[in-house]
Amino acid sequence: MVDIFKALAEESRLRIMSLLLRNDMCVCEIEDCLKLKQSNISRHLSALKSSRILDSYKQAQWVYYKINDAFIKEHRQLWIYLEGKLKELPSYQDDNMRIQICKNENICDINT
Amino acid sequence: MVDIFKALAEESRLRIMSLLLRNDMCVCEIEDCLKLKQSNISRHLSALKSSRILDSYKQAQWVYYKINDAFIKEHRQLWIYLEGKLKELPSYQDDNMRIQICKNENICDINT
DNA sequence: ATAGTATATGAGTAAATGATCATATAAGAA
DNA sequence: TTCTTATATGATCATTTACTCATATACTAT
Repeated sequence: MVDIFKALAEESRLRIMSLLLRNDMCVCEIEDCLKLKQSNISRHLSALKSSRILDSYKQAQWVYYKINDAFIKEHRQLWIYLEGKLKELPSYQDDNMRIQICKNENICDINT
Repeated sequence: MVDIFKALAEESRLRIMSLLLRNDMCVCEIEDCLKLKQSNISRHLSALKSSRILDSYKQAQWVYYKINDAFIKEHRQLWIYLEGKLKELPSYQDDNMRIQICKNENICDINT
């Protein structure tokens, strides 16, 4: 349990979580939404992944990150809490607005 | 929300939380149960208090700490999660066994 | 008042963490 | 093959955090 809380105890990581509430996203999309350095995001993602909160899969040259199903199952109440509270993050509106822009631009779309 | 997770992202603080599930306790009782230095515990308590997870009240020479009612209200799902998971901490049995011993010894009992 | 106990806090240190740059690896495109 | 793009990771630095000792403060008891 400590590991879970440690992973969640960081603002950028919570912002990442709030993006992934809606869609799976690849690293460069997250980078675009959050305006943080690629290496920085990559490390945050691997922190969330090694605590089993996130999972990833590769598609073409992109690595997509998603909420780990096992996490949702094993930490159900915490997940419900997160679903509600992540939307109250001060950065939530701004960050999530950029998802749509990013998706429209098809930056990382395997079908483009 | 980050502050709440930061406060919970530490093993000793989670052990303190698991003790307070059952009873309000004063600093020296917690000290006895967890076998940690007084100053160390005092700092952990003030971290939990300043993130509004705990509250405290004074009785005679002792300061009792308790779960903050407002925290339970405002973070209901998280609280439900904690109530369940804190009991699964590896240290839970040992730490909580000592509460009873401590209460029996009436170390800090205003009525003794 | 003085002594004793409970708690908080300043200062110092060691360890952990987050950010960044540079570089490595892996995959796709030409 | 070579070039380009996406992602991960080593090394470094700055910051934060946890722990400890010593001491201050607050309260009780005598």
